[in-house]
Amino acid sequence: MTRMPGRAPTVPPTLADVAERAGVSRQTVSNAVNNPELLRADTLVRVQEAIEELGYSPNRAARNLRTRSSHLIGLRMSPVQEFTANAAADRFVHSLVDTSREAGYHVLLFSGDPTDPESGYDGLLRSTAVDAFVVTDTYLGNPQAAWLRERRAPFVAFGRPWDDPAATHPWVDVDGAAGAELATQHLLDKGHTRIAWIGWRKDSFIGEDRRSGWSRALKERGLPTTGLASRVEDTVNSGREASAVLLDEARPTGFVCASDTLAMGVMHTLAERGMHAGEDVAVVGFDDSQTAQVMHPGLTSVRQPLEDVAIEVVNALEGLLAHPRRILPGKLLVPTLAVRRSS
Amino acid sequence: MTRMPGRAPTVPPTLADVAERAGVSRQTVSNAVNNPELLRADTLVRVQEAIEELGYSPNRAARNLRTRSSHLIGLRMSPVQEFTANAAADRFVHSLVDTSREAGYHVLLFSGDPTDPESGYDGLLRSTAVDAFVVTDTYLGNPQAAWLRERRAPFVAFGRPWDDPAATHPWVDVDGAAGAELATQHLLDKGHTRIAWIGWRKDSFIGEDRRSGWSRALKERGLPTTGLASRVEDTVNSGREASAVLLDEARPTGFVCASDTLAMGVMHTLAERGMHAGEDVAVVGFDDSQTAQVMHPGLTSVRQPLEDVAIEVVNALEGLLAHPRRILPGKLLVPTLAVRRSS
DNA sequence: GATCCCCATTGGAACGATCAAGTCCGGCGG
DNA sequence: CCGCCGGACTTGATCGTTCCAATGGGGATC
Repeated sequence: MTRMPGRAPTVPPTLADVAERAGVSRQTVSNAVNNPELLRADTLVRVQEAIEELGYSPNRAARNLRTRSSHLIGLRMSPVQEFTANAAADRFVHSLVDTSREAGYHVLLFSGDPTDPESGYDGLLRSTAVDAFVVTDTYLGNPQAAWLRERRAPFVAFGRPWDDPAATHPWVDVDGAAGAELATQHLLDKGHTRIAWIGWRKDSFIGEDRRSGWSRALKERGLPTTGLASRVEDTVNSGREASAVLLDEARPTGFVCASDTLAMGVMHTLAERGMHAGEDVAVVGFDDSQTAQVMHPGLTSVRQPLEDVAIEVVNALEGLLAHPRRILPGKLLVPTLAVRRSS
Repeated sequence: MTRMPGRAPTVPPTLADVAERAGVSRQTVSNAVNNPELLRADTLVRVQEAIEELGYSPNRAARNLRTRSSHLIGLRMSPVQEFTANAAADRFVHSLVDTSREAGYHVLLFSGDPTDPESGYDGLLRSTAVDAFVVTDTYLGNPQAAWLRERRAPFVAFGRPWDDPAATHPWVDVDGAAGAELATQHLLDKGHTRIAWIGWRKDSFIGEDRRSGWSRALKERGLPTTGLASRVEDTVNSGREASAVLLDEARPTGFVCASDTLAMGVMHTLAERGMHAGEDVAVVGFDDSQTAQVMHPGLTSVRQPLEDVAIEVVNALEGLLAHPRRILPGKLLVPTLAVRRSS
């Protein structure tokens, strides 16, 4: 198996090359890389020197072929980029990549029709291109999660299985109710008593979850909620219109919103009426988007602990791949509040 | 090579399984997948049916091993997320993933120290984990590009080789000067004659490029630029301070900024002085971030054609991998202006 | 001194695809 | 009738790693 002397310098060295140089067998080099504790100390040193000198790194393809795993995690990029999801998604992906790296995994991005047998989940899995998936958009009873669950595909969801609380796949989520309660509490502490809610359509599980935090906080203090809530689409304009109506009809002094997008709509309304956020009316958003951070005068917002979510996701992933049968419990994390001048 | 009858249902079928079922050899199945034109029509149909029935997809690892290519493109996530880069990066990554998919490639994300021999560029390349890289942050004479160039690693840069115009690697970039000129022209058309520039430090190649577009537009009409330009850090606060000084000392009626971040700073100043963007003073940003789109009253901004950049990058990548020796020319794309109410 | 055991190390055989040569066969020109 | 050609398909080797079973040598045990 010795190399021809005149081989092109671009061909990377193999296990056999290292073995020859170190005067050991291939398998010993393999062990030096994967199970160093099996080698005698001096042999290990010798092999490591040979590896260093030749600049060897194990060929991924060959390793993947033999071990039937790719050490890649598939992440689907959601096709539509909602404004709110955007900043959050980016922060999450970053954290996921970092955490995965520490666990010895890389992240593979893909897009397109998720059920396409060629390029979708199924194709990637059957061709052993990825070991597992991370599923992120679980907005309303995510069909992808159900599909993966059915095929017993290894995956971890960022988001609860709203449509099927008995689902046994691992998931990680952020407690939206706790976040909204935190936001509402914050306004209560500032002395507000009439606090409005602007959220999403009733069929949004996440929206209703967050809303429940708002109403819980108010009811705990015996404060009214009726007439103070509005359910609309997740657009700036919807937020603008909803807040205008609420201001006219219910005269709230504070707004808690299901997203920064909606909160931006409230800001528009205030600006149009010559009112000042943080002085005349308090506003709190959700997701702590970049916009919340840079806008004037700064938007208070519920911040999801995405770094921790990524850590838990990778944890679950490792558990899942190590013990495919074991059923892992879901994990719920608590968000924090980034307070700025809008409140 | 026939499978044992009682094999676990989780083991995916192989070429040999398909071959047996279709009554042909492995190689013929391989050809059916990769070079269908080599088969007789009826054989092709027979093989395709077998593939369909067994739900076969080629094992990526085996293919990668044999062909010495992974059909993966490495993309490094820049560790610091500047605000401006954020939205743009996200949009670019999306486009890149979509375009790559059409070309038969997937995108592999990685992070960490780029020169780490384990997990950095070198490691990924030597282990044949990726076929090539896309390098994005070329802000000031990117050391990564130089490093890759040196090692003759296949890569395409999004961003010109500012530090070495004679560099021969393929690159794609957006003409920042043209963008700033477009923005300035737009304000000139609106009747403004005193138009200020807020940009980055002088050692930023990109910043100086954009600035040159502003000054070119003004000089063409014989309008003054002296005293109307400011060079600061890329933060909201710097933009706020710079615009305050400029307003006091030079009395401009319009601002063109090197980034949306700086433009946000201008908006803050205007708000603090009770002035209204788009009425009292016009403001134009750069990058068309999400914030520019949702803020009140909407920020006019130069929009980079990132979808086209991704297409050109993938084009270059394909050319590069098909003909490693050929030197591909750089490609410069022209941005557009997203006009909103701030101007 | 023979036996047993354990540890470090070895060599052959996969993993599942593609590459590079074959082989087979019908047709066609001389 | 022979030889040659080219299309359609097959066969063996190979990519570089890890799995598996086996080997040899050096104590410790009896």
